[in-house]
Amino acid sequence: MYNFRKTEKKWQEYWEKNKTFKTDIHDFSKPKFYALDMFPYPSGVGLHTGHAEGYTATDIISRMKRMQGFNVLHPMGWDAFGLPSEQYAISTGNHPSGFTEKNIEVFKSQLKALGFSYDWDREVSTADPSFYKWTQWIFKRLYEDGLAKYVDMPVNWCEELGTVLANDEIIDGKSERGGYPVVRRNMKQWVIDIPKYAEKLLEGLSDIDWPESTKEIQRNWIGKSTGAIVKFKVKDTDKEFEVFTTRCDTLFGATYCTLAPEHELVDLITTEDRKEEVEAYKKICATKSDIERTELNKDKTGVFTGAYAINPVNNREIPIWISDYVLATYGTGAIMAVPAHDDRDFEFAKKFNLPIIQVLEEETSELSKKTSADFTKDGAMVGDGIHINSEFLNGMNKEEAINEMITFLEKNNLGHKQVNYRLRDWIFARQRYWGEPIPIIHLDDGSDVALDDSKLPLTLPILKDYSPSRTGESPLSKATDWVNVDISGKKGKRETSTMPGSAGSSWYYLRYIDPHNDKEIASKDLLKHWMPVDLYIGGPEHSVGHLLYSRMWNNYLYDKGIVPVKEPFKKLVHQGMILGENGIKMGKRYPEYAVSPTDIVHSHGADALRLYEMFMGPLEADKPWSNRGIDAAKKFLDRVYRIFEDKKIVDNEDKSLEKIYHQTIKKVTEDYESLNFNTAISQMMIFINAVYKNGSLPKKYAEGFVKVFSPLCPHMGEELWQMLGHNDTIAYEKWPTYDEEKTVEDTVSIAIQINGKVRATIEVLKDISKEELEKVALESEIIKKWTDGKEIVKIIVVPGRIVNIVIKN
RNA sequence: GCCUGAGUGGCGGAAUAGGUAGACGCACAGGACUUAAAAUCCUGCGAGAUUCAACCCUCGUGUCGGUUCAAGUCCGACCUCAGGCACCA
Repeated sequence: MYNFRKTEKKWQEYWEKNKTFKTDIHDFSKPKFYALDMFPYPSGVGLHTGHAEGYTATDIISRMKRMQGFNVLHPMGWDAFGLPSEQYAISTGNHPSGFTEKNIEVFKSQLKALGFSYDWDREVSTADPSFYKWTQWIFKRLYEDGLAKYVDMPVNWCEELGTVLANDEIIDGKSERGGYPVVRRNMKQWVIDIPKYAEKLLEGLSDIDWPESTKEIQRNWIGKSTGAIVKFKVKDTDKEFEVFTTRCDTLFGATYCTLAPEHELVDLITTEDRKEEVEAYKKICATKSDIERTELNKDKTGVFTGAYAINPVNNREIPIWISDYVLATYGTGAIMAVPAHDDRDFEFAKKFNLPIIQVLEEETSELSKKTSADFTKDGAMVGDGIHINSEFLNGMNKEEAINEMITFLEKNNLGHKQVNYRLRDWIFARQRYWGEPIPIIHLDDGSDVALDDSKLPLTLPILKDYSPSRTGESPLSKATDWVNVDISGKKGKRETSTMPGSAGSSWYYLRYIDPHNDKEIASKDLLKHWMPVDLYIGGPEHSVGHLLYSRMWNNYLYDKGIVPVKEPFKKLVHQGMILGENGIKMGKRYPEYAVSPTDIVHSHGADALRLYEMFMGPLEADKPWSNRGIDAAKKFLDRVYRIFEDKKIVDNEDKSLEKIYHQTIKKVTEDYESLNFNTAISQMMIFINAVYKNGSLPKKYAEGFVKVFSPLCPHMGEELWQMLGHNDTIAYEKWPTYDEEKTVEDTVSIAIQINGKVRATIEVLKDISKEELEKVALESEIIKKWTDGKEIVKIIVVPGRIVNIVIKN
């Protein structure tokens, strides 16, 4: 009987004592493989089944690669700073610092109990000063290069959390953490100019092996849009403003302009008689939360400023309105409105009775042509068509007209081609305690200065009261001794915001390569050898947060010559979510369906958990947990063990398992490589079933099987290896090879179809010729019954697969 | 509304350069062992019709149509679910 508790403990102690998985990072003689997991928040609730799933997958690959002769880097660490950690600390009444340390210990012991082959000597924590020294160092470079900026801007303010949030931390107008309301508010804020990297981030996506869906999400988030800037003069003033449009071809159809309520020109051009109404409207918009904005998006609102703009192509005077359907943060914060060919403009024009001028018509017969009157009934025509009412554009289609118009605008200095991105500045400060201090001092003379590199790390002061305020004041401002500084004779105050959680996680994968280096983020030689990460596995929830931010930092560090590759993660895979047995997400709502991996390790063992989670289905798919399933996994392990325990291993030349052995090694190797663990396991089950049928297992096949089995269930793998008479760990044994010749059967069964329906199967030699196969098929008794007296129209013969006889009835 | 991805037995899921649908596992049923049960080992298991039984037959991969000797796989339209974006001009 297999005693999993005893065996798992035994081998975990062995690995730890012998430092079995220590990576010799300077050994460049072997090919390298860097297998990375998304490091966890040490949250206090401990490891969940989703962690176990992703981490098992990288562990299997790491263990296989070691056996295949790779030098493997497989590290683990802690995403210890940031809102989640702080929230957990507060909700349990703990100080984040000690609490985080305690949680890390719990997580570490839980991970060790699952038998992951991490090199624990390379452990990093983002909250460790020796780590965040370098986070601050990178921030400083970004600051010096003008990519980290302190600017006054509208931000997402969450009063409940007492901090500003980045765009990806807001879901449906509420905070991702806690689901609290988020409002717009102007604040002086640290931002990273990620839009500067928009084009590089977009281009880089084509070079990496990532899920297509994730790349698409990033493309949409970056939101590249090619169009034109058009300049409009304000009538009877010296003022002008620019609009961004992707449809400059419709300029002749522009019947009004709309500015965002926050647009700087609004106060300057509003006429006296409209002032009161405009002010009132601006006020309403300013107090609207993001939620209210999206909820109200069905009904357009806006007011007329009293001013008119001059359409540059025909000098027509068109009214200037303001409306919050124009966003201050996109393009120029101003648009030209073409109600005939834009849904939103159409809706607005209808509501406020503004003129609609058609400038494209559908390319159809004379009879079905739409008249202007139809537009007021059917809505805007947004597609392609032939231009009308457009002077020099008449007769052109959309694409031709856009090009012609851009040429016209540029020639007359009325505008130019322009690319816009939806991607916004990355808001990089939180008015919270638990994060990396920003190494900047605001001098009393109004200037800002960065700390000298020699002063890094700037450590986080220990505060008794670290609770957030509702006013935007950061908890660190209470540490007056820390805040007030005298720097070469000048007085100033330290920045009291801290960095977001995504700061440390944007580069942690670099630090694993050289975690104790206090001269640089990591040695250049080592980075050159070990980057990029070969396989990165983690949940899909970081598609536009962490996975975009870390790409930006890496691209930046590449531009600085610090990192040797542009893209940090060569291959990315998302593990699916493990749902409760009821098929619904585990968690607060259905706590009775929540499964703790640690409980399963106690009841069924780590190997059983690893085996079960890999057997459930495709790695990327969401799949429901099954208590029967975990029982079955344990049963299979017992079944494997029994072969070895019952002395079924024989030292002879029995060839009866040869074919299935070679098939198994081939399939398992290929399936591991492509992360199809479920089918690899089913092949191992087929092999074990065959061993039972055979009654004995030749030793050389036993050894090969144990080797391919061991990455999946490493404890039992080691134990069986020892039972086979070996004293050393299996972790660096040579991966078994297979003989392609021996995987194929001598005979194959061929299906014979009549008119596409299988009517018989025949056993034939695998090398049988086409003619021979056809002959054998036609001679088959069953087939004769079908073809008797019928006319054979055609016979299709696919050697090794199928024969299809087409008959006429 | 737009963009991704996915729909296969009672259940988790196999199989896509088009070629025997349902591998492997669960559940279920039967058998062996046992005083008995558990555990273990063996066998069967998509639905339907027929038969003492076996063979055989019909239907079957979300729906409807198409291409093909042959469609879970390709094409067209649609339905459902999951994820992402959402007044981005």
